[in-house]
Amino acid sequence: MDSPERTQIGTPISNIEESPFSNFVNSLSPIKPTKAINISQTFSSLSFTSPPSVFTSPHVSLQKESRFLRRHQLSGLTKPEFSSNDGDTDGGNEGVTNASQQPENSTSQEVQGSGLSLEPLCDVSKLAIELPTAMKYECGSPDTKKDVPSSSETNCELGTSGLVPFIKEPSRRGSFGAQLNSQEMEENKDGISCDWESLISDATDLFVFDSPNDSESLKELTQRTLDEEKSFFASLLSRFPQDDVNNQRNPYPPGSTNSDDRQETKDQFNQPAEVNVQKLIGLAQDNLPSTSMNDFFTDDLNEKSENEADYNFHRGMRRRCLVFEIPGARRNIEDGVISSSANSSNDEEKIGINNKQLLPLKPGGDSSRCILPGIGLHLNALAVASKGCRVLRHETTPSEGLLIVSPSTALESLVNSSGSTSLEKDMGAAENAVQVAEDSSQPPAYVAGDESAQNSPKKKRRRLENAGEGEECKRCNCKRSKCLKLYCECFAAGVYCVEPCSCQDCFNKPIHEDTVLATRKQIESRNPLAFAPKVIRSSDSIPDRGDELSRTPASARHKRGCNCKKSSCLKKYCECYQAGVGCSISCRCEGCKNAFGRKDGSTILETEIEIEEETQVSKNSSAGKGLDQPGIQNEEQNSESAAPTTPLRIFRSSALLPNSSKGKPPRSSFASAGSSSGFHPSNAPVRSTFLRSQPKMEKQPQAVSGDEMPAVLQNNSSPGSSVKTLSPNSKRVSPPHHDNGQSPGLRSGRKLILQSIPAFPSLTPRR
DNA sequence: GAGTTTGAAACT
DNA sequence: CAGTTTCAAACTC
Repeated sequence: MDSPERTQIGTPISNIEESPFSNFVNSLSPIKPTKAINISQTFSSLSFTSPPSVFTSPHVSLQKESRFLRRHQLSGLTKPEFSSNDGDTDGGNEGVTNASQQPENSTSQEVQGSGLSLEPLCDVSKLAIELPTAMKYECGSPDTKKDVPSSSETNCELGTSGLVPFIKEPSRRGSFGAQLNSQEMEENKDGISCDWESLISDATDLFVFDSPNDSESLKELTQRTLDEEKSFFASLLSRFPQDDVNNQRNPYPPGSTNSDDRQETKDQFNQPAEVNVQKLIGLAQDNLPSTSMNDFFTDDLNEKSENEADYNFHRGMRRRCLVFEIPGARRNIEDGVISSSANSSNDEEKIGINNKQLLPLKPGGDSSRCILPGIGLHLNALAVASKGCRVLRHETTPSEGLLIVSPSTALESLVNSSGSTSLEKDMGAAENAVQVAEDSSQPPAYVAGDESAQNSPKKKRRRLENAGEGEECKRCNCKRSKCLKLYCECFAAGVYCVEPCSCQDCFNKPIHEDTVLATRKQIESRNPLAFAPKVIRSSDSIPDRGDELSRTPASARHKRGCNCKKSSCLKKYCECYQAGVGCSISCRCEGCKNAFGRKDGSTILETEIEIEEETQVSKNSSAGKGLDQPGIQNEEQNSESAAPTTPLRIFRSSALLPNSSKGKPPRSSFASAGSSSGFHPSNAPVRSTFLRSQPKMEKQPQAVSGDEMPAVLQNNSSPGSSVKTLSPNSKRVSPPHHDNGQSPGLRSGRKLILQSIPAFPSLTPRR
């Protein structure tokens, strides 16, 4: 979880620090001397911030304990400076140490994540954005969920969208009990606050709220009787246009084909919700102080609506986190409150639980549904960058350049997703995309038991393909690797194997968290970037920029580069092709004919591409696989859009391409991509860029420079230098054969390379 | 559905 | 770092 990624992150960050961007950030950084930082805020931040972040997933449960420590420290510190230290403390576990090592930037992020300096964030739009994203990520983590101050999370999100909501929340917090604590905390940094936190943590553990909203809902529940709640929700529903709700919140459109799981979730929602709520309430009452939970809720519906968006976002986070986190969360739930439903697998159980919890909060059962069933898959999809769905996201992280160094995909994904100014929207879009995919593909899968080999892998694949975009989830068919090696798509994506997988002797399950984590660490120790997104897309991810997204695809390039010899980069064997990106200098392929962009940098004209595609398609079609390209891309896009994925994958986060737009990403993207627009998303707001940048460490510097930070990169040779020598893939990065002599220097920052290299831009089909 | 091909991942 | 082996996906029949 924590460790490998963070550690990795640290190094890259250091590089970044020097960059103008880093300087800028530092200037802005909330971390500054802090001003007593709004206590209330700090409090909230403390409460919800779980530094561990997404990746930590598996350990989450463990982290809980650490949380207390963290919180205390944080509260006590109330100093922004603690950042590095905090990170350490936060890490609690291994991750902590790593976190401490992280470069300033990372620390700042973490701190932000902790929510310590909320105001500063607000001050700096960019920072605010980033922070929120970080916050979100954390929120996504089970731990964060647990944290009472969920409101703070919402705040963060809000902060991204606008300062106003953000400000409001503090008040809420105060109402929440933060008031009590906030002041006291300031005065008695540790004293009461600690108690409060402990209470919260305990309560949270029991309740395990996925989203802050959930926690809120629980709170409300505690105070309100079920009947009242019903009426309340009904009122809420009536107030909120369902459409809006669905769009934003519901990953699964009501109309969408609902998998059995979804239905289950719905059912849970509808009926069980009450029961669950009651249970929860009872627990909450017992455990939670009769705080003014209502206050959170009581806030204007408008705020709620905003929160909803946030909520959606959180959900996305959840999904991402789910992979690793889930286990912990589940445990919490099981232990604390709800006895797992008999049937569902662990994941499913969680989901169900979550849904239940969620239900009360958001009347629309949709949201709940979506989340739960999909979670694992979503994460997978997001995380998965490498393949279909996966790839897109990972790559998308054009912004990688961003601070996030951590290899963990999840973080990256998160960052990416968050990147856009309208994080919520992004999330929503992503979710939607995911949902769609799920709708098409998942239903069958989820229904099935976990690893059940219900379908032969091929069938599954075909389904996915048929579904078109649909593959959100990764499904593996591992037989010997036990799904603990990168051979396993699920594992590589940072996702647990799910039902649809037909793997054998699978250890990539929540049950084996320890094993999975240990294995991950090992792999990461070997290759920090092992779980990083394979493909980087310069711009994208943000739905807002649909235009750009469509444009950018061409710009995207495979980080590592492929090593194809026989496939001419025209088949899925080629990672680049599979990801729907052109080959780059880093590729060592022979006879590259990648329709998305050739290694030599020569971009194929649309006509050429089309021709090739057609030929391929014809071939494929003959084989019945014609869909590959489009399908893949689509899938990828979806996945990307959906979510960055799992802890690791999370990074993959935001999908660049508009989910729906997918069509044939390659071409369209190509065509649409037109000139280098993708690379230099002037359009994209800086924020978005920063946020987006999530790809993992590797990319970060590069991505930043390339996409959004181009100026910086350009200006600073440093970034390139700073850039990792290793290819993200860690694969042997032999200097590009064909490519210009640029080789070594360029490699470090691929994005830079891309920009610098005429070839890629040139790739943009049209000029 | 079985078998082959392919290239990444893992190993030496 | 290079070469080999292992692995699972992609592909073909």
